Amino acid sequence: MPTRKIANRFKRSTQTGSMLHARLARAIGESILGGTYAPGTLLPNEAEWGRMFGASRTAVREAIKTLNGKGLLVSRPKIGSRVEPRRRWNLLDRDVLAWHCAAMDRRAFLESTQEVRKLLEPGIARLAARKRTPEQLEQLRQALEDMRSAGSAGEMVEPDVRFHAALLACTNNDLLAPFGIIIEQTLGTLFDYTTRNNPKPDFVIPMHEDVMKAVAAGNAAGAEAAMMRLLGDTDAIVAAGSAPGTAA
Amino acid sequence: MPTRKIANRFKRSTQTGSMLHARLARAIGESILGGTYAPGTLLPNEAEWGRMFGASRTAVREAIKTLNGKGLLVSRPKIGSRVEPRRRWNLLDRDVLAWHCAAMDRRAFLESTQEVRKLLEPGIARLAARKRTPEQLEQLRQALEDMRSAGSAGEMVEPDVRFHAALLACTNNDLLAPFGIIIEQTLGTLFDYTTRNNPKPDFVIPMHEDVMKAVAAGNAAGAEAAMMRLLGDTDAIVAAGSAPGTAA
DNA sequence: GCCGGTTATTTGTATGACAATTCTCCAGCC
DNA sequence: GGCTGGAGAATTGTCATACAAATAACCGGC
Repeated sequence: MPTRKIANRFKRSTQTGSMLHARLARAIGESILGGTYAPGTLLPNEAEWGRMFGASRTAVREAIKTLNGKGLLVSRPKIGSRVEPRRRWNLLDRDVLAWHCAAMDRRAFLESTQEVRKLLEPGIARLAARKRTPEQLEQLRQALEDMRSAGSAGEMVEPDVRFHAALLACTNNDLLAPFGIIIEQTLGTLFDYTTRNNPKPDFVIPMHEDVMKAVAAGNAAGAEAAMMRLLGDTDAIVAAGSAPGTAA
Repeated sequence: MPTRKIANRFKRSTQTGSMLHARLARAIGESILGGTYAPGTLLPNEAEWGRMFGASRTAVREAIKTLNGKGLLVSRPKIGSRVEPRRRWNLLDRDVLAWHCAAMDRRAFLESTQEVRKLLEPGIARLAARKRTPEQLEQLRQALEDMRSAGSAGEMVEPDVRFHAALLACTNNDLLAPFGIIIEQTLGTLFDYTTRNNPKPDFVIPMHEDVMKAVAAGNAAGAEAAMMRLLGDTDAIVAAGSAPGTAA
C-alpha cells in the first residue's frame, strides 16, 4: 500500500513551497513521476487525497489543477483524474523536471540531458551568432568575465549557467526558451557530482571564450564548432562517471 | 480599458473547454500572451477577476493555479499574481502555444517553429537511427504507408504528423517529447495556409522514405541528411509565403 | 532619521452545499 | 437474446462564506 509512503514524503517536505497546495502538488507529482500511478490509471479521488494528507478538498483541488496545467493529469466529472500518457507530460517544466530527476537514476538523467544538449546547443550557438543583439552579446561577455573572476569551482557554476542561458537568449526565439531549464538542471545536478576541489578551470574558460568570440564575430560555423568542443569536454566528464571538473 | 474586451472574448468562447475554470484560464492566458498584461506587472486580484467574469473566487483561483502550473504567473499573499518573465513561460505547453499562436503574427510563428525544427529534427533523425527499436520502426513504416494511401492532401496531414512524432519517439529520450507539440502545431497551422488542392505529394513521399530507410539501416548520418533535405523543402514553402504544397 | 509595531490587503485554507456530468446497471422492448 | 432507454450513483465542478497567514505599507516612538 503506497498510500502511507506518499503521505510520509509529504509530511517530511518542509524545505520549499510552504504552501499546502504546492506541497500536495509535489507529493502527487512525484508519485506519478516515480511510477506509483502509471499513465492511464485512475488516481484516488479528491476526497481520498484529502483524507490521506489531512487537507481540505479545496487544497487538493488546487494541487490537481496545478498538475493539470503541467499536462500530467486530466480530470473529468464522475470519472476522476487520470494520468496522461508520458508524451503529454511537460517534462520541460521546472517542477516536473525536478520531480522526474528525483525519481530517476541520476546517471541516466545526466546522459539524457547531455544527449539533448549535444542536439541543441551547437545549433543554438550557430543561431546566436546570426541573431544576437549588442546588448545580448554584452550579457555573454559579462557572464564569461564572472566565470574568470570566480574564486572556487562552486562560484563558477552560476556564471557558467548564465553564460549558456545568455547564449540561448541570443537566438531571440521564444520557442527555444523552455529548453533553458535543462541547462540549469544539468549544471546543478552535474555539480552535485563534482567535488568542491578546484580542479582546473584552465580549459573551460578558453573554450567558452572561443564560443563568445565566434558569436561576437557573427561566425555561425565557428560558434557551432566551438560549442561542440565544449560539449565534448563535458561529455567526457559525464561519461567518466564522477570525474572531477567543472560543468560546461 | 481592456477589461471589457477580455470579458467579451471570454463570453464568446463556447467551443472547447466547457469547464468554467478552463475558459477563465484561457481568457486570462490569452490576455497575457497577447500583451495586455506585460511580464512583471500585477494582475487584478481574484475578487476582481470574479467580478469581471461573473464567476466565483473558487473558479478564478483554479484558473490561476492552472496558469501558475504553466509558468505564466506567480502568486503571493498580500501581493497578488505577477506575470513571470517570458523565459519562464512554458511555451511548449499545448495551451500556452495555442494562445501564443493566436496572439502573434502567423507568419512570424511559422518562421519561429521552422527555425526550431531545423535545429532539432536533423539531430533527432540521427538519434533515432541509433536508438530506435523494431516496434518503433514499425510505427514509422506504418505512418509512411498511411501517407502513401492518403487520397487528398488533407488526409495526408495526420499520418505526416504521426511520422514525425514517431521519429521523435524513436529517440527514446523523454526530454525531447515536449518538442512534439511544435510539430503538431506547425503542421496544423501550416495546413491552414495550403489550399485543399492536391498539389503534388510526389516529392514528399520519397523524402520521407529516405529518412525511414536510413533510420531502418541505423545510418545516422544518412538519416540526418535526408531530414535536412526534407526540412529544406518545407522551409521553401514557408519562405515562399502561401505557396501550395503539403507539410514536411 | 531609523526602528519596530500595527494595520490593511491579498492570497491560502476550510467547510458545506448543490449542480453538472456521465458511467453503470437494470428494466423493457424489439 | 440483444439492444435501447432511463434511473441512479459517484465524482468533479461551482458557489458562498468565513477565517488564517503572509506581508507591504503606514505610523508612531525613540
